[in-house]
Amino acid sequence: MSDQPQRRDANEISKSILQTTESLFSQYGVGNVSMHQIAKAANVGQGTMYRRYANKGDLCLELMSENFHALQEHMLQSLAELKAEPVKVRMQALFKLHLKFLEKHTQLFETIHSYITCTNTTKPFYEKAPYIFLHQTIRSLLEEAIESKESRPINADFTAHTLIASMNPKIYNFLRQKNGYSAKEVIENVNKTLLEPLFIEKK
Amino acid sequence: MSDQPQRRDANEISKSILQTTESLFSQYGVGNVSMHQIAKAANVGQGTMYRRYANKGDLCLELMSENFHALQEHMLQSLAELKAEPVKVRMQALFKLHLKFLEKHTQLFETIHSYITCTNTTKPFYEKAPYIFLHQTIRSLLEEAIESKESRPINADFTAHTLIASMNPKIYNFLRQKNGYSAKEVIENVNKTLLEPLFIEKK
DNA sequence: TTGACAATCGGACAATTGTCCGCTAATATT
DNA sequence: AATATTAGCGGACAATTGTCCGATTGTCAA
Repeated sequence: MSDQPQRRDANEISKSILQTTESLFSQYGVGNVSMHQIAKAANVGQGTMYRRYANKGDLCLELMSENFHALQEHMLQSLAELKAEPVKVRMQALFKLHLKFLEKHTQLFETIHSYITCTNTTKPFYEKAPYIFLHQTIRSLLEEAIESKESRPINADFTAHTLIASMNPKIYNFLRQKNGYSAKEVIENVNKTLLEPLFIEKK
Repeated sequence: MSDQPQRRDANEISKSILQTTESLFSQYGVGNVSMHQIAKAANVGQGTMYRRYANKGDLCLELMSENFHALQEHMLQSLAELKAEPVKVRMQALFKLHLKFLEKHTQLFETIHSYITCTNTTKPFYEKAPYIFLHQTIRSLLEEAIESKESRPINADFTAHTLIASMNPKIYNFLRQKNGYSAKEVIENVNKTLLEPLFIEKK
C-alpha cells in the first residue's frame, strides 16, 4: 500500500470531499478555508474539486442540500397542517420557517449567496433549486389569496421575488448584527410590514 | 525627460485613474477590466490604486459619485416640490427615481454591489453614503406617514431596509432580463405591491 | 490474465486580487 | 541653492480562483 491513496469510486470521493469540507469549515470558519486547501486535505486534485463543484458556493450548496430538503419538507408539512387556515397565516408560518433557517445556517448561507451571486461561472442563485422552490411556494400561496379575495389582485410572481429579496442572507445578517434586531424582532417585523399589508382585512 | 512618467500631484493622479477607468470600462466592459490593467494603463502602481480604492467596487463608487450626488439632489428636489402631496405619492416618486437610476447605471451598479457586498476588505454597502442617504430618506417619509396616520404604526427603520433590499441591483436585473419585465412594469409592480399596501386608504 | 480504451484524476499554470517595503520626488529649512 | 525630511509611489510578491492536459486507474473484451 503506497502513501499515494488508491483511487476510490466517484461516490467515495464526493463523500470524502464533503466530509473534509465540513471538518475544515467548522475548524477554521467558512471564510478561512480555500478550495485548494480542501482539495489537499481530501487528497484530491484541484481539477477534481472544480469538476464537481464549480465554486465554493456550489460546494456549500451541496453541503447544505440535506438541510434544504429537510426545510422544504418541513415547509410542505406545515402548509398541509394549516390547510384550513387563511393564506396569511400560512404565509407567516412559511416565513417563520425560512427565517429560522437563515438564523441557524447564517455563515454557510451567506457564503453560498456571496459566491453564487458574485461569480459568473455558475448559474445565478435564482436558478438554483432552493430558490425556485421557495419562489414557487410563495407564488402559489399568493395566487390562492388573490383567487379567494384575501388579497388584492397583485402580480404573484413579481411579489414572490421581491419578498424573498427583502429577506436575503446579507440583509438579514445586517439587521441582526449591525442593527441589533433580535431574531424574534425580525420575524415580528416581517409579519407586520411585509406580509400583513398584502392581505385584505376580513371583517 | 525620461520615458518614466513624472510624478504628478495626488489630484492629478486620481483624475488620471478615474479617466482611464472610465475609458477602459466603456471599451471592454466593467467585468473585463482588472485593477492591474487600469493601473498599468494609467501609469500608476498597484499600491497606489489600492491605497485610493480598496477594491473595484470602491472604484466604481467613486466613478459614480457625481451621478449619486445628482440623484440625491434630484430626489430632494422632487420631494420638496411634492411637499403638499400625501406621503404615498412622494414615496412613489422617490422609488421611481431610484429605479430609473438603477436602469440607467445597471452594469456599474451591479458591479459595485457585487464587489462591496462580497468583499471583506471594505465597509459593507450598508455603511456607504448612497445607501445611508436612501435609507434615511425613506425612513423619514415613513415616519411622517405614521405620524399623520397615513400608515399604520410600523417600524420605519426596518421597513426602509427591506424596501431597499427588495429592489437591489441583482434582483432588479434578474427581473428585467431573465424574467422579461419591462422597466415600466417593474415600476408599476413596485408601486402596487411594495408601496401601496404600506399606506392606509383615505376615504 | 492481459492488453486496450475510456474515464477521470491531479498538479502545473494563468489570471486576478490585495499587500508590503524600498526608493523616489516634493517640500521645508537654513 | 543644497540638504534633510517625509509623503507616498510602484513593482515584486503572496494568496486564491479557476483551467487544462498529460498521467493514471478501472473496466471490459478476448
